[in-house]
Amino acid sequence: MQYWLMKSEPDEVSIDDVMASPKQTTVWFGVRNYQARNFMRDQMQVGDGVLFYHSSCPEPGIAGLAQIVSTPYPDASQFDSNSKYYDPKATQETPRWISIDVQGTQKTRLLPLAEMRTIPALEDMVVLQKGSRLSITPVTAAQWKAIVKLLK
DNA sequence: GCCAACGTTGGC
DNA sequence: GCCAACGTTGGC
Repeated sequence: MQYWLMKSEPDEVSIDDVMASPKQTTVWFGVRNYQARNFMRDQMQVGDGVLFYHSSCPEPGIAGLAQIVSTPYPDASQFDSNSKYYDPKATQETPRWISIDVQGTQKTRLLPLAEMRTIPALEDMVVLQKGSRLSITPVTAAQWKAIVKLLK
């Protein structure tokens, strides 16, 4: 059991979108970074906890809690020449990118990035490190616990 | 829109 | 395999 922070642009998929989906479940697609992909492929397990983070928006921060509800499978958008996520080098035989299903468990108050930076228990969070851009980053159990407490 | 930081590409 | 050039991310 591990914990993750996953970034989504609310213009694309917000926590409200996830909670409004059937079974509150959404397909996580479009990851085009190898490190993030490898986390999905090699480490994520069904049941892992997810901090749902809104990025590239007026108020970036954690907007909800979620969990991983599938094992990895090929990301369909890599094969779709009409998709902005199309990857001409990917083939059905040797897919390069993967998806995973994420189920929203709770929309929370927004925990803004600016507030996260003021909390000593969170100072080592990967997402808060200078230059950190990864869309999927690991979260420790202690960090998860501290955040859940803040969101109550 | 700016720009720092990081990732990827491709010539050599 | 190096590294310059370019592209992307994402907060501000």
